[in-house]
Amino acid sequence: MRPARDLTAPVEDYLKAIYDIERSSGAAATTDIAQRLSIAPASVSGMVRRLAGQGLLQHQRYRGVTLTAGGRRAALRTIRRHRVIEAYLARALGYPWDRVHEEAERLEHAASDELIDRMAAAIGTPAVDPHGAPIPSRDGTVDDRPLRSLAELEVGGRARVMRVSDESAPMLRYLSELGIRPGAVLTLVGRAPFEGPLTIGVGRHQRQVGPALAAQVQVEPVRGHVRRGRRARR
Amino acid sequence: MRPARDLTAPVEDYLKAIYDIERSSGAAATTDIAQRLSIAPASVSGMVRRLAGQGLLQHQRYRGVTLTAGGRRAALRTIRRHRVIEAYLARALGYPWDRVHEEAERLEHAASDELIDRMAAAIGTPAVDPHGAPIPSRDGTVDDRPLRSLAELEVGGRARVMRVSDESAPMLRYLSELGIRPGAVLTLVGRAPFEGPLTIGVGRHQRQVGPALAAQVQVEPVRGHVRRGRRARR
DNA sequence: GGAAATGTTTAGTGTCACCTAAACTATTTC
DNA sequence: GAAATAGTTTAGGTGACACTAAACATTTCC
Repeated sequence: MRPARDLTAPVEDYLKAIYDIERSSGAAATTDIAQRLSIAPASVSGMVRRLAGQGLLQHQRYRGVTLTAGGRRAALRTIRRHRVIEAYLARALGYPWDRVHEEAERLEHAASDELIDRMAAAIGTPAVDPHGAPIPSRDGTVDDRPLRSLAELEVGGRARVMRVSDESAPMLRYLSELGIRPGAVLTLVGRAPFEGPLTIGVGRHQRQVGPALAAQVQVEPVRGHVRRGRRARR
Repeated sequence: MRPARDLTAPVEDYLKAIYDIERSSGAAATTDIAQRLSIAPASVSGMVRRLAGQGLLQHQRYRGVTLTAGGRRAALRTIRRHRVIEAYLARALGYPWDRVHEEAERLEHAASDELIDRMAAAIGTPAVDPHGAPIPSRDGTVDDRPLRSLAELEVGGRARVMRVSDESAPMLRYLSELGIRPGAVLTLVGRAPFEGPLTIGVGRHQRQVGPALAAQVQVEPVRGHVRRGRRARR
C-alpha cells in the first residue's frame, strides 16, 4: 500500500497498454504491447524486465505479462486521470470529443491527484468519459464489465450506444456525423452477407457501416421503446 | 517564425530561468542558472552549449548567456502557459494561491496552446496571474516594467501591492495571513535601522516584516486616499 | 602584481528509454 | 517430426540530461 514512487510517463503508458490488452485477451504478448505503443518489440522486452523487477508485473518468458495488484492499481490511477481529463475538457472547456484524447494523453502524466479530483468534482463527478469509458474511482474500482459490440447485435435488435474507441480522431468525427455516440439508440436493420456492411437505423436516418467500424462501437441491447435519457448512464 | 520544434521540459525550464535572470541582472551567469534550477553548474555549461547551437541563446565563455529573439519567444510562451494555468487553477478550480505554482510547473510542459487559450478565455482573459505577474499575450508581448519593491518604499508612503514572488508556498501563506496580496494597499509606518524590520500598516493592522521578505513584495506607490479596486489592475 | 578565492568549463560516468540487427525459442504447417 | 514462420530475447548503440572531479579563467585581495 506504499504511495508508489513516481512512475515516468513511458512507464505509465506501458501499464495502461498492458491493462487494456489484458482485459481483452488474457496475458499481454510482447508484440501486442509493442504495437499498441508503436515501439519495437525488443524495446518492450527490456522495459518488461525492469517493471517485473519493480513488482509491477509478472512475466513468463514467451508467455506474456500480467499486472500485479500494484501494477493494476497504478494503471487504473493513470486511466482515471486520462478519463477525468477527457470529461473535463469536453464539459468545462468546450473541447470537441475527437480532440480530448490527444490532450489527455499528455496531461495525464503531469496532473496531480488533487487536480484530478477537483476537475471531477467541478463537472459533477461523471461516471464515464466522453467516449463512454467508465472512470475508475479514486480507490481504483471500475465497472468494466464487457459490453457487446454493435457487430454482434442480432438483426432487428435495438441497442443503446455505450462506448466507442477513443484512439482515432477521424473515426470519432465520422461516427459523430452518423449520429453514433454514447447514449444514442440504434436499430440493426440488416447485415449483408460475407462480412458485408451493416445497415443501421439512427433516429430517422439509415446508415451503412462496415463490420470493422461496427466492432469499435459497444452497445447494450434495449428492448421495446426508447428511453428518454440521451447520455450514457452507469 | 517557424513553429519552433518541440522543446523538452528541461529546456523550457532553462529558458524561463534565463529570461528571469536576464530581466533582473543583465546576462545570466552559469551559477545563477544552476542555482535557480537546483542543478550543478557543470550541467548548465553542457546544456548552454547545446542551446546556443540551436540558436536559442548566445554564450560568451565566462561572461554569461543572453537569449536570442527565438529564445525569448520560446521563454515567453512557457511563461504564458505557466501564468494562465495558475490563474485558471485559482479562479476556475478553487486552488489556494500557494499551491498553484507547483501544479503549473508540471502542467506548463504538457498543455497545448489551444488548451491555454481556452483556459484564458474561460476566466475572462486576465492580465495577471494570482501573484500579480503579468501574463504574456499569445504573440509574446508582456508588460514587465520593473516595479518598486516594498523594501525601497519611503517611510510614510502608501503603495498598492502589485506582485509577489510565487516560488515559496510557505512565504505565500505567510503573506496571505498578513493581508499582503496583490491589490492590497499598505502604508510603510516605519523602518528600524541597520536592516531592521519594517512596520507596515495593512487595513487596520500593523505588521512587522523583515527586509528580505519586503524585498519579495513589489508595489506601486499611490498618493492620497485609497481607491476602491482591491485587485491588481494592468 | 601575484596568490587566493571564486566562478566556469572540460572530461569522464551513469541512467532512462528508445533503437536495429542478429540469435534464439516456440508454434504452426506440411 | 522437420521445416517454415512467428514471436522473443540478447547484444550493442544513441540521445538527452544529469552527476563528480579536475582543469582552467577571472576577479579580488593584500
